[in-house]
Amino acid sequence: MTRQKAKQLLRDHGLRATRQREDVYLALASTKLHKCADELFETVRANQPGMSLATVYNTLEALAASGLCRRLPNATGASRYDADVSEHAHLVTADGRVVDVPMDLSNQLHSAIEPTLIREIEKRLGVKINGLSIELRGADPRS
Amino acid sequence: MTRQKAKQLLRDHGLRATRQREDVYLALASTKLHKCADELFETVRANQPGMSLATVYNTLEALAASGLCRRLPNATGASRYDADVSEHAHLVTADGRVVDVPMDLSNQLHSAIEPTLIREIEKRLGVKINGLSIELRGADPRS
DNA sequence: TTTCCTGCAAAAGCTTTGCAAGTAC
DNA sequence: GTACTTGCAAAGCTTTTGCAGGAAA
Repeated sequence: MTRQKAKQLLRDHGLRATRQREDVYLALASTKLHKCADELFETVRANQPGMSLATVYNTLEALAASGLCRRLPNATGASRYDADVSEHAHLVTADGRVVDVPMDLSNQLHSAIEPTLIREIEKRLGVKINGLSIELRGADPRS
Repeated sequence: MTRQKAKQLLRDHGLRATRQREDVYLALASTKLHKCADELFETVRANQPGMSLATVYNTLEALAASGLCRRLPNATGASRYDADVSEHAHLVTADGRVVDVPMDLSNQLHSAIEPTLIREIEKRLGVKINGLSIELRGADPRS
């Protein structure tokens, strides 16, 4: 992911392309860890000492609202963010970490859910389903 | 749900049965809304003016740890709790409410996931899967 | 040049914790 | 009687907000 590409993505999603937003998005897109706002803040601040944590939060909210990232709710502690907005399953470990389920397994999980079932749910509940998250709760064998 | 039954459940799960814990569990078990700690606090306090919010939090943590309730992580605002610990799907609306997917549909969603697939994930990731949550993200048509 | 964004600090909201008194077992 | 729980207040952590200055379009 280049800065140029990030700038383009921001604009394509209707956001102003500021250096700060590019920085946050680059930091988010360049890791597979699901970092929280504070961790992203530290990452960006290493290169841009002027960065503000409030700006990280504001940016993440803008990114999520425009569909450029997902906010993963976390039962314990701070929310975590993911630049991969495709549907994929997460594993939440006993100690609160969130890790991706490998793509092939994740795809198997998602493709097990029939679109016709989703449509039936939409009809029954009267809502448009925008997305579906599958979250596995796991206990690490050593814990 | 009677108080006697609540007392029994608490003991069966290795917890001391205090009036406060019974109150919180009764409040949680008697609603299908997924209330947050503060809402449960208000509910209990209506009858037990001495109740403390800290005790509600402590109790919910104890209940969740012992398997008597689930803590539902919430992207925006406070965590919500559910006395129904069976696997069932949730729908998160655009405005942050969490509602149950009707049981038959929820069961269809869960039964779509093959146990063999779960076992393969356990093998590949080296973890024991304790549970699986399916969360639908929905946009209410009127919003 | 207009509108939106940033940075700072302060506030707000959610949750946990220390401790003395009280309660379950 | 012992160990755990409660209630209160205070602290801790995460997130949002007000506002003046600055940058994007």
